[in-house]
Amino acid sequence: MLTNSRLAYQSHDHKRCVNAALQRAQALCNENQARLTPIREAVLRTIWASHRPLGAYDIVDNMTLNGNSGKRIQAPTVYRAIEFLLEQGLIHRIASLNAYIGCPFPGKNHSDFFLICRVCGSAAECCAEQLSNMVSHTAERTGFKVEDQTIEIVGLCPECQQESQQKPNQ
Amino acid sequence: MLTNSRLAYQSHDHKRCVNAALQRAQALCNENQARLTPIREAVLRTIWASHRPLGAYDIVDNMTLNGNSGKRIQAPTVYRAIEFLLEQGLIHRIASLNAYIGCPFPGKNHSDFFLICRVCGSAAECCAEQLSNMVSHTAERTGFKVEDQTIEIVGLCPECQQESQQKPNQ
DNA sequence: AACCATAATGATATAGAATAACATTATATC
DNA sequence: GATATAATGTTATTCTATATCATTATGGTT
Repeated sequence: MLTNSRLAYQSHDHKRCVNAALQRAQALCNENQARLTPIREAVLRTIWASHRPLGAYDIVDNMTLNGNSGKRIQAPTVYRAIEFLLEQGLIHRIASLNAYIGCPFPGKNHSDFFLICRVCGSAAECCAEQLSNMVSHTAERTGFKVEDQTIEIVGLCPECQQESQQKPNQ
Repeated sequence: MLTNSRLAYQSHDHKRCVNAALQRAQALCNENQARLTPIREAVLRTIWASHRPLGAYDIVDNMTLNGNSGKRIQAPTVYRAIEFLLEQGLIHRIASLNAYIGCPFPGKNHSDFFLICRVCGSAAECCAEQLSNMVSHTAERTGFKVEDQTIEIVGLCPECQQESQQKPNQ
């Protein structure tokens, strides 16, 4: 099973993650003759910089604060970049959160699922072909033709399980 | 596998479905000492009357048109009823559509998935324990503790597959 | 280099989904 | 019947997403 769950939960040098992701993105866009413009790259960087899914307006806020000399970026601009990044498979939308997160293994054709921690808000992406095959197979037993899967799982990540055991009354 | 997929796609005497659902709802609420008030019942009936998921404001519109002597029901009222019906397990929320649909087998403790037709908009509910077990098991292999599953599958229902074969150029 | 079609962004307004806050009315229990 | 609690009415607001049209940038062609 392909997953970024360890990285999602445990502290690490996240800047390297982000830079690696941006390099992969650049490479992929070159392959596909798609233009990773400064704005699109900035949106992707902002999404990656957070270890949890960001709403579109969170992205607006973060970009206004960090970059761009105080000049406020508008919602449509961000949504356009999001649309592009979704098309390129560089980010995913988490429907149950109205939020967006970077894809740790773009390019590969994957139907994946997300483990969303109710406490810390982290979202790990997992790619279990066996599981998505079973989903498709189960659906198709009713005669349904599967085109897209949304699988979002809410619960407790390993870290937050430990914490809730250490301080049970909080 | 427990599913209402046949009913979801094929034409049938839907009024009987609705009435049966409302009776089950009434029985369940009695059991749980929950109050299925007229408004809540009307919202449930409105949701059931549609064979496809309804947005909250669709419910508002339908209720204003059909019932209540033209007196417009307000959004918060509907959302409160929705909240109640979700708590009682009488309806489900489809996150990817921001819409609500009646549960065909309430009371039973089920983690289920939805087959949403991209063309006709129908949504069938399926309850495959084998599948949800596999989802949980797969998630827990990463140390994640599952509490809730959202599985929404988009594609073509059997009826719409047939139609698209009969008129391929449309 | 100048031109042009197309793509991307800026700017403003608005649609759509959901909730906050407070007033009022209904219900159940004593 | 009085009272606490639950449910609903009312108004405003927040959050998410898109429509529309003007402007600017980009890449290919001559």
